[in-house]
Amino acid sequence: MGRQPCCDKLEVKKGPWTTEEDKKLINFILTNGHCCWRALPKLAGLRRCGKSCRLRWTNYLRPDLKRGLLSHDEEQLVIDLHAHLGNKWSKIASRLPGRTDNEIKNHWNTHIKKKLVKMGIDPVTHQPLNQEPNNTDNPNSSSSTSDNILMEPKSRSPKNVQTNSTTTEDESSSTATGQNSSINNENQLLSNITNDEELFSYLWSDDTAKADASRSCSNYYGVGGTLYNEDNIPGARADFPIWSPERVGGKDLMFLDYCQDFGVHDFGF
DNA sequence: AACCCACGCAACCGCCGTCAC
DNA sequence: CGTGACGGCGGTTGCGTGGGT
Repeated sequence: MGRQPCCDKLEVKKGPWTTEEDKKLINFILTNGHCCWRALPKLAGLRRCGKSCRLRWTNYLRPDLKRGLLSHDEEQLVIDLHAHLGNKWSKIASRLPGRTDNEIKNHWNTHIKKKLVKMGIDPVTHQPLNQEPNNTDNPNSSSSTSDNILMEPKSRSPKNVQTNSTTTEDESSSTATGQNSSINNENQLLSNITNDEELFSYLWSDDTAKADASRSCSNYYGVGGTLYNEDNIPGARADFPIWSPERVGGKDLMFLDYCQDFGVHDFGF
């Protein structure tokens, strides 16, 4: 299309975000919302590209983000959705509250892909690796495959259970049980869906409401705040989900400090 | 202790779809 | 209808970190 760059590349800063920049961005969005990403950096006093701000916000700073590894349930859901949707990470992410497309994409590439290959399943076609796909023209015809994945004994093997028990440790202790139960509900719904038509009608039904609820900032103003670790770096290598007892209870002082930085009222407290 | 390497994740890049003019 | 602006998405990159030797 020959588009112009979204911003003056000479003027914008690149690379990792600093705490200061994060604060500016959060502060601005919490008080003004993100009316226009292109204009936001200037208004917020950031020397960043609007895209970069949007990415930083949606992938890292959004208060409703869950952090930490994906739970077993979430992973199963991702696999199942990927079998039907392919690399539509944003669609997949919209089914996992508090998870971002980037996060899921990364997790897929680094963990799930390997896991599936180990299990002898082609991560692209979701067919057994030693078997040619029956219908390559229609990747959506793999409902039985996704069932196979869900029923795959290996995925429930003690080894994997152990793996998942370590990965879900944080999740299971999380107070965000509402989110987990919603995922369980999703899984239950999905398991009740017997064909692709039903699945798609489910997936696309009320899509905008479901899909973008977590993305619309109006939904998370006042919901919570990004937590800072000991180094006061927001969410850096966060090991606990945002609202887990470990984080909320154990680091409440830091959280309050953080709230004070931005004004407690901004978070709806 | 020093080095190397593999891994994970945040961030960037470029393309696409949509909308306003 | 064509064009440009914008937001969003998916693929890719690069750096920090941790484990192994």
